[in-house]
Amino acid sequence: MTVEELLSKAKLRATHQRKVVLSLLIEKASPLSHSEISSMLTEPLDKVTLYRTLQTLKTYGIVHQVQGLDGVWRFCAHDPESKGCPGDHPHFLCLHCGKMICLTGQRLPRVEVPEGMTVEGKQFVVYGCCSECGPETEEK
Amino acid sequence: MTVEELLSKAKLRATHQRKVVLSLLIEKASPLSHSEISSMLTEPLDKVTLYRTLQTLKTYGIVHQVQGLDGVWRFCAHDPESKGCPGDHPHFLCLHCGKMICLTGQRLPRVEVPEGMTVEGKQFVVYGCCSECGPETEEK
DNA sequence: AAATTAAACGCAACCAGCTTGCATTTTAAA
DNA sequence: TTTAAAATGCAAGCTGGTTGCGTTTAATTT
Repeated sequence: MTVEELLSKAKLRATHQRKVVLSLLIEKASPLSHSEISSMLTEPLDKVTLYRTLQTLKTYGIVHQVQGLDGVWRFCAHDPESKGCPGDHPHFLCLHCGKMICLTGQRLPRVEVPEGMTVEGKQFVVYGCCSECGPETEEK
Repeated sequence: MTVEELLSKAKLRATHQRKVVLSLLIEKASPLSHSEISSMLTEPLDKVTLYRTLQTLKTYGIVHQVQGLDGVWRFCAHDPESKGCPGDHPHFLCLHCGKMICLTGQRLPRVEVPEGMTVEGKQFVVYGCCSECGPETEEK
């Protein structure tokens, strides 16, 4: 499905900025932060627009978001054809290079909460050192 | 175990500020953010000192930390006698009042990561609406 | 194709969380 | 009591993220 189709299917205007951002997210296929996206774009994009664009894409279910241990949100486009809750998998965060990877294929476990509490969502971040950084580069 | 014993056991100086902060964390027994701690203290405490105090307590295994969906870290003292990985349980975050609760009694599941990656830790946040806020107060 | 209008964009300003550097104070041991 | 290391507190600064508002743009209507 093209970027234009994805946007029109969500009844969103296919603006230039949205197409650029969404294309990048689909191409990279791993959760990217605002700053990572900004630095990857060839043309400058206002940061407020980027925040709002990602927020919109999330609201319409085109991307899902997770945050790293740095508290920074990362956004990832997901296959609109695949069923199940978008982003319903653990995410791995490399503490050294900051890269995040979707651990698709594993579902988030069910959690029991005390009486009266309602669960709207969950987020599972596994952190450590990725294969590129390697355990030997680990400082401290 | 008293606050003084906890600190001396970790070979940490039992300063006034540390005793005050740690006492509060033990008393409240639920994960508190910097701002929550600040507002609960009767005497003013420099924010940098508070950050460093919590960091130190974490490093020495006296408290564990989790972050909410706001990216804000919350700190919780845990029973030093209990065995197992400190903080090795899911945390519930109320999106309405911001309160966080340790879901002790449930262990974090094992996660498979691709070859070459090493896991140093994990964090599981379940969010929704707590019993005090109630589903009916849910806005939006 | 031109006009229209609601949606989206971009700019300035702002806020919260968190960190760094450094001088001052305090703790605990000599 | 002295002393040296450790901890505190202050100023300043950084990043991520938000709000308000005037301008531009996309998509629809004429």
